[in-house]
Amino acid sequence: MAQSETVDRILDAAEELFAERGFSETSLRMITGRARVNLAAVNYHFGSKKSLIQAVFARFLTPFCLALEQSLDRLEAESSPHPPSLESLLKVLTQTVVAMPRHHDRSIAIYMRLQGLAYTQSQGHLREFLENEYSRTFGRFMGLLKEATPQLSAVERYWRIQFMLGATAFTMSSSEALSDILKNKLGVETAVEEIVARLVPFLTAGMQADPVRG
Amino acid sequence: MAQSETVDRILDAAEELFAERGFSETSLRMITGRARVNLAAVNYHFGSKKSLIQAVFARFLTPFCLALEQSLDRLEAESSPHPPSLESLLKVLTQTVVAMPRHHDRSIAIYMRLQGLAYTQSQGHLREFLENEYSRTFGRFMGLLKEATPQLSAVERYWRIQFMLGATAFTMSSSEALSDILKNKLGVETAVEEIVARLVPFLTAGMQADPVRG
DNA sequence: TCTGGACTCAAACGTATGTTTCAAACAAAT
DNA sequence: ATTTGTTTGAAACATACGTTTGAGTCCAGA
Repeated sequence: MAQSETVDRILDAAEELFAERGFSETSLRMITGRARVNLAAVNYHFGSKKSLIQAVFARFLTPFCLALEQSLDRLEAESSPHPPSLESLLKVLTQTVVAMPRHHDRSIAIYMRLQGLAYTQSQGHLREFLENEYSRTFGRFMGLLKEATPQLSAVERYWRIQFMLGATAFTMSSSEALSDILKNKLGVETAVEEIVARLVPFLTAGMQADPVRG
Repeated sequence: MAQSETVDRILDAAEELFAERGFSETSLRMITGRARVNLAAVNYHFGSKKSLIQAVFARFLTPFCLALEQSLDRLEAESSPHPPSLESLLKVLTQTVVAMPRHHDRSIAIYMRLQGLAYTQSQGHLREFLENEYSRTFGRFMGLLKEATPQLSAVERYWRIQFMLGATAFTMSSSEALSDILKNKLGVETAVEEIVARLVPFLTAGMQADPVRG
């Protein structure tokens, strides 16, 4: 099952179509059509549509989590003995995203959108899969986030993390469409790198706002 | 087509099911099953599934926009001759949401989740419908937002509004699930009112962060 | 050259979907 | 009581979906 040309073609097509249209709205026939492979190839190589969805995520999430772990190692070493600051954590996260090797120009936007869809579309099996596979890296980052915001109560921190997650996932999941709108309105081109550069100060300020209660 | 018992039952069931499962993942048979009406009733009363989706939105968005317009009238009158502040705008928005008449306890959470889904699920007809019907109120609010943040460049403001929208839509669209998680973890109950109370300072601080460039 | 496993292909299968049909039931007005 | 227009009901329709099948192709190793 290693590196078949067909497998990659399916993954490429599925990645794009899932990002464009969502999971349920994308049929295997659309995928195999764009990939120019036979319909049965999906079930032959992946077993089912659910497994294909998971495989799409695994292909970019596994190397990403590895890279993030290394980035966090470096950051923790640098700032030792103090815990990393909130801003440095967010910067490391976004830079690790941006630094990921990409198949083509739109790769980052696609990954971001997929990540957003993972939270929004109610695909129970996906949640479970991501939880099982990537909870360790995720948990490590959350722990560091906690150390970086000691002034927040656990409840306040919980909700603010959701706010951050929402702002990021939502914006990134529509980054291409939003960039196009902005171009039509003001004639300005925007790269993903610039969006995340604008995102970090926004999130940092939000996290450091005065809490509503102790 | 006015106020048939059947029509309301369908709208109630559709509202809940769409919020729980999304649009494509909810079949007309599920809806008519929960509403205990005949399958054909949907197409008879609404014409199509698409129109039903739009009707669900219209039922809560039309009175909401009316209420928001009035709230904005009041706010503008109060703060005249100065434009309303950013925080007052956000507060008015959230309070208008919270003050909406509700069919039952979960109504707000359901409306919020539907609003989030409207942005996330790729239902082209929905976007078009919302644009046609509610762009005036939406545009008015955006204009006031602009007056309230004169220090931001048009580009910076554009992106930060997207960040706000994302944090709100994302959090609200999963508010019930997130509240449940928090209850399991820390044993704390959370009402929608409390979430938006925490949201406003976060967004205000984010909007007022120092821009990355002039 | 032969063999066997990996892969591709066209076709079909079973099921679920949105929609349509048309007769029956109902309500209100004549 | 009869008629008229509206609403319901069970059934069927056409289509699209994920999946399976089985014959065919390819190619490395014996």
